[in-house]
Amino acid sequence: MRFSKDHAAKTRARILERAAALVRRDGVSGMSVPGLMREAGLTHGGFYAHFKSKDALVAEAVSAALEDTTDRFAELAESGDDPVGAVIDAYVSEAHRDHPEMGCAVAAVGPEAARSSEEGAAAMAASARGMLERLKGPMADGAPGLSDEDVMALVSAMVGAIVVSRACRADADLSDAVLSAARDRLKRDFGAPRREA
Amino acid sequence: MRFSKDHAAKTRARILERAAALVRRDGVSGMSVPGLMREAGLTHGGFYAHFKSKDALVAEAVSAALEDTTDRFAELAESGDDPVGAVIDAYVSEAHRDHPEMGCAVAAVGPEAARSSEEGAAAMAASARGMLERLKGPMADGAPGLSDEDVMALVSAMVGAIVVSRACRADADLSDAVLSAARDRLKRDFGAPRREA
DNA sequence: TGTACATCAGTGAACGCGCGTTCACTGATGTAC
DNA sequence: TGTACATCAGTGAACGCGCGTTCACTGATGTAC
Repeated sequence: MRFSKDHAAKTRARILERAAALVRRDGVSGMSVPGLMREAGLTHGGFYAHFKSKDALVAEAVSAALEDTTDRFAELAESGDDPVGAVIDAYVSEAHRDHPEMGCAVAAVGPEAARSSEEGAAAMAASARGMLERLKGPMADGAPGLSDEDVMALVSAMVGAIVVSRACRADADLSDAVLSAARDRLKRDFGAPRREA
Repeated sequence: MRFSKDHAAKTRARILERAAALVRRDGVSGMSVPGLMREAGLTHGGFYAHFKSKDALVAEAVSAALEDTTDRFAELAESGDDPVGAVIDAYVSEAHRDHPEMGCAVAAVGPEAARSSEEGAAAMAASARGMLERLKGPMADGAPGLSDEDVMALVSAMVGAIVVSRACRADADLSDAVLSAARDRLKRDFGAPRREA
């Protein structure tokens, strides 16, 4: 079956989109090529018409996932008058903790991707840099005095809050407590001063 | 071959010790039973004389690793007069980033352990709670005013610094920058005020 | 416009591999008499 | 004290399984004449 001009591109995009969700939900080793292709409504053999290898797909999926996350948070930072608070509320949230498949790839597969393939590690690093670069501007605009270093410290602290709250998810009370403690403290330390001046 | 009374216990401890290192270095899926037993100087068949399953071993190894880390940091917090600063310097360090096999298991396998087996997730949660409970006291002693919530926020921020710095390790400059930015900022926000009062 | 052919996304059987786990066996030591 | 036996940590072949990857094939569509 040969299809219309953009059919191949659409299929590839569909596989990549499913992969970006699956890799965050199940991890790098938890996502199999046959399982992914089944979710995309195809058989496993066709995979290699679109991607060189599973490693290459993982690298692309992680990049795509992180780009998506970056876009969402950059938009959030650009929209309101308290970009830092808005980003903290959205990132350090129960919803984010409970839906890794739509969340930040660094928190979901950072450790695993860093030690998997070289291409996976490279993609992760490049995307992380892209995210930090992209967030600097909008966040500093809404919170004058916020340096590049501050943004790195804030982002890594937010990532940690999700990682730790997921790590102790079997202990729901603790998981919730970690999340709200981190959220409160980050808003206090990084947030715009309450408008009363 | 039957051995002296405590031989079995010693072998079990040796396997567990190697597993605690391997699981942090290679991840849950990256550590195989045959590989582990080879590292322990045994053949793979003997594994099941000591552990019920790989999942059970992983749960025990993660617990052992986290208990070890907790001990090290609790000691550190109890020894000096700036426990918070000492803990931050030791945890948010290049040495920690570069040696996951001896480091914190939450940063190394938190996401993966949380989604692996139920016993792995439970062990991780219990150990994380143990770590937080154990650190509260000594840290609050050296830094009056540090609440339980502050300790949770600090610990999760430290975990995030290691996770992010490892995630972008392919970009050495960025990795170093994240680490030092997080370290500086955490010491500023959580550290004991410089002695000048 | 109608026909022959080339294309190539997708199929599904097959590959070699390493995994977690089981099991019949070994043999040095501890124990019973 | 000396001998027969039970114990059980450790061995290594074997199991079924799912993985990543390859490959000969299919067949609807685009293209050439």
